[in-house]
Amino acid sequence: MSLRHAALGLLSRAPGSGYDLLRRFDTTLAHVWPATQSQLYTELNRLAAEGLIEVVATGARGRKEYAITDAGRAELRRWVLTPEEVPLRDPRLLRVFLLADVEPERAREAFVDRLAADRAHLADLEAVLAATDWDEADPGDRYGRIALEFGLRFRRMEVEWERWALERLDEAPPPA
Amino acid sequence: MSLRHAALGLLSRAPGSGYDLLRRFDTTLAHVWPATQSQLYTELNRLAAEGLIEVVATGARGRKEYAITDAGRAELRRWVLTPEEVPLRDPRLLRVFLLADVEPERAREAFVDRLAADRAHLADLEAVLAATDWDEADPGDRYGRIALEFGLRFRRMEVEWERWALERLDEAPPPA
DNA sequence: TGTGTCATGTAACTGGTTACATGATTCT
DNA sequence: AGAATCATGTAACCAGTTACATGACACA
Repeated sequence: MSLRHAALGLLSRAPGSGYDLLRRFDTTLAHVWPATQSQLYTELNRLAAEGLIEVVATGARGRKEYAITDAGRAELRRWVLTPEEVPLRDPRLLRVFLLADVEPERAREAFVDRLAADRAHLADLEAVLAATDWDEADPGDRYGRIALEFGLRFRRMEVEWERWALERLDEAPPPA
Repeated sequence: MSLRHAALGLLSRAPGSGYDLLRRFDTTLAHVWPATQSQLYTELNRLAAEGLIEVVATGARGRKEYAITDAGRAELRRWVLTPEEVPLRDPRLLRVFLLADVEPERAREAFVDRLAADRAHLADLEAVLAATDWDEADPGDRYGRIALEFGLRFRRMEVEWERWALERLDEAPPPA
């Protein structure tokens, strides 16, 4: 149940319709918590039913503008401050584990491919970093920058790890 | 659909019953791809229905021993070598993003707590590294070691990142 | 007039979790 | 006899995805 808190978070900065929020998801939260249209609309209705948000205005084409309520703010705060154990379940890591089942050369190629893909991801994030005008006084930017740093370090770590793995595979080839 | 491939992977090393596999999941794949009992049994039946595995023996208490088939091996191979884009969706990262909604002191505390938790995770993995007797000649160990290295580097990266974030939060406190 | 964008919703499906349920065998 | 373990399954639920469906409004 994270989408609901992402939505609450966006609404805590400014009210908006489902449609607005979708675009905000795409711009600000795209790399952190992507949302689908269908899921967002259902969740907004649920949140409204539970009183965590409310319709503050209606406009053309059935537009409903939502705002966060006090109950919503309390729930957001509660969730943000509640630590959570996350099992770190990455299908790509499972793939590595199962590389034992293919020929060493193919396994090596798999790492080479991943390395290229992750370098591209890293470049994307670096572009985001460079393109954004960070305002330290704005808490949104402040923590956004920290979240981005996580992404940057994660991708760098991946790239380094893949290089390490390739070296390891090369220097001690498995017995033929 | 990763559990199915994890199961295929385990069966490709040795045949076994659902019950056997469950224990193998807990020991070898616990940190990579945890499985629940209920899911595994349903998946084994599905895999058998599709001919990717087959019952090779039945024993006491309704025990069914499965083995991977050629079709199963082909499917495993296909999946392992198919690269996949993974959106890296971590609820903890979303939490960071939403820290903008709580007081700076509380946000700082959240990082301190995470730092402690991640240091503990790192210690766990280091214990696994030390406790295992790695046999480079065994492909399972070979790639298992590489997967573990990912976990180690990931946790180290997290710890470093949290220290970086704390410094950043301290050196440039937000305007009161 | 017709295309693009604004705007909301529902249905079917997938992968996963929790809880419930049953019973055979082994060991003390 | 009773507890622990072996062994399998089902049902209800949750979060998320893809696809389908509808219609109002704005602008060229």
